[in-house]
Amino acid sequence: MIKTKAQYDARAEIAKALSHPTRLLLLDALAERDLCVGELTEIVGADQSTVSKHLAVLKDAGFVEVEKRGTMSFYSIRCQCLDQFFGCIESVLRQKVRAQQDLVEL
Amino acid sequence: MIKTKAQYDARAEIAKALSHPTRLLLLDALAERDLCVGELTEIVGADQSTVSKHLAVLKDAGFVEVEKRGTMSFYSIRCQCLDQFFGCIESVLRQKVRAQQDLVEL
DNA sequence: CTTCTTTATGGTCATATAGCCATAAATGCG
DNA sequence: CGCATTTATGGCTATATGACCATAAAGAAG
Repeated sequence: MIKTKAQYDARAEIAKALSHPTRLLLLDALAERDLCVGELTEIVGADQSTVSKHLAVLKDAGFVEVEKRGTMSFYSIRCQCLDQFFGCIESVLRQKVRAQQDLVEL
Repeated sequence: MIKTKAQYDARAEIAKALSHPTRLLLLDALAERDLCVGELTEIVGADQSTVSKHLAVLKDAGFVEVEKRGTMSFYSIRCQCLDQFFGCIESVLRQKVRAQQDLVEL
């Protein structure tokens, strides 16, 4: 079903938030437990400002939410749909591997 | 579960292919039936070369495949997982709408 | 063979993205 | 209050992306 330009823009905006390796790592880390920016920065291994900006992207898209406790910000997963998303990605990856194998096993 | 950098890179690469409104439109159009580049260009309303490049991105990611018939190229959906992906996106969008409503109905 | 049609690719330019550094803002603590 | 800690934001730069135009490549048709 064809949608309007605005609908595709909104959907692409959401998808774009999931199109960076660091942000996928952040989501995986947060899937285990809520974490603050300092802990996430440690996990990612980039500059703290870089991690903060990635978290802002995830928050704006609606994938995570933030709760301030004192001077720290704890992030947590806000959507229950990430399994669906990753399921699709994994499926495509498996299919690509199979295609590669077919090229070898001619 | 935390993965390796290469694994996140590969997954982000797949997700990136879905992060542009024109490519989402192309997938929706192809979900109805297989189409050639000319037809897709008509639907999208951009330059033919632009559409061709978007199709190449979707093909490289593994979402579509191409079959040449004469001088024309027919594209078709290659994965069965797009419903999962769009399900997640729609879910996030609905949640954002709800959050907006909450701000109004205080 | 020449010409037309269809698609893919290279060039160029404007904009977007992501990285780091420096620093502001907010809070807790002595 | 003054200082330390934690996070967010502005500035800057390098790279990536996407748009169009022009054109190459491949096949169909005369």
